[in-house]
Amino acid sequence: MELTDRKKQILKVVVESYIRTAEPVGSKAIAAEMGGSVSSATIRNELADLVELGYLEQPHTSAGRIPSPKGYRLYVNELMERQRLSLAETEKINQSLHGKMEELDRLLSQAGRAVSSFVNYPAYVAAANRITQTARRFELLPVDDHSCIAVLMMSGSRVKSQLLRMQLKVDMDQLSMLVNLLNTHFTGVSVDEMNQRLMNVAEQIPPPAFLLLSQAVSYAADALEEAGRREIITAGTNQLLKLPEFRDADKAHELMSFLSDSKDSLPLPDDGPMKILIGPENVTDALRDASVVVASYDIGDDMRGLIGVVGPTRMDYAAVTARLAGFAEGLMRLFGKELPPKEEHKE
Amino acid sequence: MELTDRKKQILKVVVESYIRTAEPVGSKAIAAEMGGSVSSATIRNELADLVELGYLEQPHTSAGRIPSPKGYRLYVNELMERQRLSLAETEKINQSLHGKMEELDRLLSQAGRAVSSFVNYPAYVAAANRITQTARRFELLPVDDHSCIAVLMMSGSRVKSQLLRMQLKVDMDQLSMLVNLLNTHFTGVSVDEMNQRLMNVAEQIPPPAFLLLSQAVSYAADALEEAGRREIITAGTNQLLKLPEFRDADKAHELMSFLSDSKDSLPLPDDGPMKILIGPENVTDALRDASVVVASYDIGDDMRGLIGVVGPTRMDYAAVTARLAGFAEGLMRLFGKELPPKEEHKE
DNA sequence: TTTTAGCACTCAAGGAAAAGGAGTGCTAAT
DNA sequence: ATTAGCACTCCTTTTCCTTGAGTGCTAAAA
Repeated sequence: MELTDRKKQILKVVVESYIRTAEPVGSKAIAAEMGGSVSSATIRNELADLVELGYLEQPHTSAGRIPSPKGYRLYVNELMERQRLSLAETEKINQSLHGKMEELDRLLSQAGRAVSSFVNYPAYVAAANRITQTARRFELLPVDDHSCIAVLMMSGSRVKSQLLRMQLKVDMDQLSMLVNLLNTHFTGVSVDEMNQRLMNVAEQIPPPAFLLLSQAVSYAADALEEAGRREIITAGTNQLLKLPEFRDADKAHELMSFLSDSKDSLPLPDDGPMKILIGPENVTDALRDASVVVASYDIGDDMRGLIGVVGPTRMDYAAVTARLAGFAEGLMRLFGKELPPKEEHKE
Repeated sequence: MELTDRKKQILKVVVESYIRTAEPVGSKAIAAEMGGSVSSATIRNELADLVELGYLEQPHTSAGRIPSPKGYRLYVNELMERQRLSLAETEKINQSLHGKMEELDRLLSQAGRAVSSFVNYPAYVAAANRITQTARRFELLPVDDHSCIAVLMMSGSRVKSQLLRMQLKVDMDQLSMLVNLLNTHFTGVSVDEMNQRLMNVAEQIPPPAFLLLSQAVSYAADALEEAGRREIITAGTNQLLKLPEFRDADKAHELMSFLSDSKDSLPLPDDGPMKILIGPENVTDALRDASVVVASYDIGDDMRGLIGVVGPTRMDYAAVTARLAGFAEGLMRLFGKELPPKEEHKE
């Protein structure tokens, strides 16, 4: 049997109506939607074919049709009209990203909330490095006799600092010696290598200074590891409760717990800029009845972030993909501004 | 009519049974619970009195009784036996706080998650300053010709840093001059005063340096303001869905949205170390059918945090208060360790 | 005066049966 | 190939009934 153009058109109507109403779609409604050019009986024949071809399903004999995952797949691949965001909405997206971006973490969680509120589904966001982070530069600033601030600059213009307590007094000379040591021997290398080198210099340094050194190194190791870890932030999980398919508290609870606890297994985009996973295409059990749309955005310094949306299989793919693309673009512009195209002179 | 001891005892049984089962409690069950010393008929008489006194309510004529807010109030004030945590549990609480405390934010969100999972209700956490934050010390570290790192140390041992981009080259001499200026004129004063002083020195400094100075000051102002703001973190909102009173998606949605959006109006503890708000005692509409238990913990440097739990009116007050107290104590010990009792020498 | 047994009464919850209705599949006509 | 017509299916909603836990009251017992 052929998948004629009319069949595709009917499929499109079914998908879009079901996305809107969450109710099975009947032949009469389809006929009306298509402008009365054909009768409902004709539609019925076509519908039977579409079921046989596997694009539609029938909850029960006397109900309308709903799209199967295969139907959604065809929809997003061929039938869906790519929405263009209005200028006003693009503007709003960028505004929502602009409020005080301060730290990366805060920016991301804000982005997550913004996405979620734009698309009315839960969203998740992460930034991750493709290469292992290394320290780029150290600094130790004396505060008083018993404490100093360690400043660590990592690749990707990320800076972190922390107060270190010292049991024993360390004088200025020793301090600048340590900074020198840190910058010559502990930059640009892996965490393992750092610990290795720490062992090597153990005997050549007076104990009070060594204690401080090892504090600084272990702080750096922690910070680097944390920066390299892919921390995923979720937002707007409660949006689920507005959807009829999650009015059942158990279903909602399952997915929401998954989103707030084991978010590690959320899909990542692999190749292209955007990835859509429909229902059973998800490997994770909790997502088998859900769909995920995830976009990636490149930011300088070998870092790549991701931003995704989770919803029911009948999610509004056209709207979500358009907005997600808008956000990814906005984030890239934002980071692009922070890291101008010309590369660092040094190094 | 008198509130006899027996009436109180009955009230206690009703509250505790209802907390356990979420079902109205009948006279027969109460009689059984009380060891058969009195008959169900006697209990029925007493129950009628308790209803008249306003401590109990009847969902409908032929149902058992449930506690009214007034009943819960009497329970938490007089009847509730203060639970003592087992050593094992105290240990677990402290362990849950000990994993890499890194930054304050991260610690708090971890504490929130931990509390929530201990008590099986949603939790919220915040740290806030009672006095306005001021800058304690500045540092500017050159990175290359076009950027430097600004390090800001605030009261409360909080340190923040950020990379600043410079349009124009600023040499080392100017940089150390700026650091000096910042530390002499912009420490220990309010944000407003800082902006004021920035204006005052505008003409005495060469433009490229002034640009950097104003960047640094505005960064400090942002950081201080953010540190002073009371940011509230919620965790475990999905716990709600396990409770029978929130199986209705609309109810759950209302409270969950409130918890994730407008958390500003969550109750704060005012005087004592712990505060309990039962049902209509809450002013916020979304909390009228819920109860809140909130504890505060003091941390050094005029800062005080709060940690709270939100649940149904039939929440397990005894369990929650005990665990909340455990967490508050754990947090105080944690911060107490970071800030030793002896005060700073300088300043 | 307090407690208890006994009993009629109430009312929500649960279930079966009936009514209603949206939608289908098939047939025969166009 | 399309369409009107119609019987049929089966979910949904409504209605009605039953069930049973629990009450309130009364009258007897302690």
